[in-house]
Amino acid sequence: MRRDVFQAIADPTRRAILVLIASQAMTPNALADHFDMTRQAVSKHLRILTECELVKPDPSGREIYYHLDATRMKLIDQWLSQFKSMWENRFSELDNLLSTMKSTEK
Amino acid sequence: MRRDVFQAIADPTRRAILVLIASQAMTPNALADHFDMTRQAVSKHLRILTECELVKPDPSGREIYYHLDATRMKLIDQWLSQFKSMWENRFSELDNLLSTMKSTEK
DNA sequence: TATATTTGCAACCAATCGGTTTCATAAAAG
DNA sequence: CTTTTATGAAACCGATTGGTTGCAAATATA
Repeated sequence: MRRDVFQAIADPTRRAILVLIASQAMTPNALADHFDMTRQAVSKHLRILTECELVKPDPSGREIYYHLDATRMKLIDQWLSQFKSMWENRFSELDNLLSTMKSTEK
Repeated sequence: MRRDVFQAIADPTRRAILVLIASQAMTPNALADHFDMTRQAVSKHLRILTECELVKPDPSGREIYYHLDATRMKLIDQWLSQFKSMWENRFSELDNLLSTMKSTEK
């Protein structure tokens, strides 16, 4: 079972779930209304998100509200940060142009 | 064929490739030396990275140097940015504590 | 208490993934 | 010209993925 954050956000449904519960916690049933799949399929996504701690269950009676815990997203942000200078500096487009010119040389 | 950036960086080998070529362009053979898999397996990863434009081929004679193009990483950064406030503000840990206390109430 | 609702879990299934081996092609070197 | 080197593409394979259906358990409601 690979349960890392990068694999978790690879699936578009899981990304949509994270966006949905970012504004307010939701139950699996409520979430499932937003997708063209069964409640159980959404539940499986919630399990994966819970296992890698992007989401936390919040039981209330027989309902379970899932809320976002963005802490683990730091990991992605940190990994991404090592490349940030490559797209943030205003020369990056020039760099690309130059390397394209170089590679299309005879 | 799902070829989006999120799926591309989900694989640890592909993330390692991106880090390796970030400092300097490399050929598939040179890259394969860093992994415990065949040259062809690395080549398949390079194909995926090329298709979603995280990497660009740079032919030179019979060799092909692959270099990083970080432009597409903006997409991940942008998606991530909508959650950034949730882990950056100094109250987020208190928020988590409070919601944990609430959920463990009788 | 009997019934309905909310949920998680297990079994199953087709498609995709990440690796392999084999082969063809193009460029460099002898 | 022949051989070696660098590469991509194709066929294949087992494991994983993302969905399904069916079921059991716990809570709420009549």
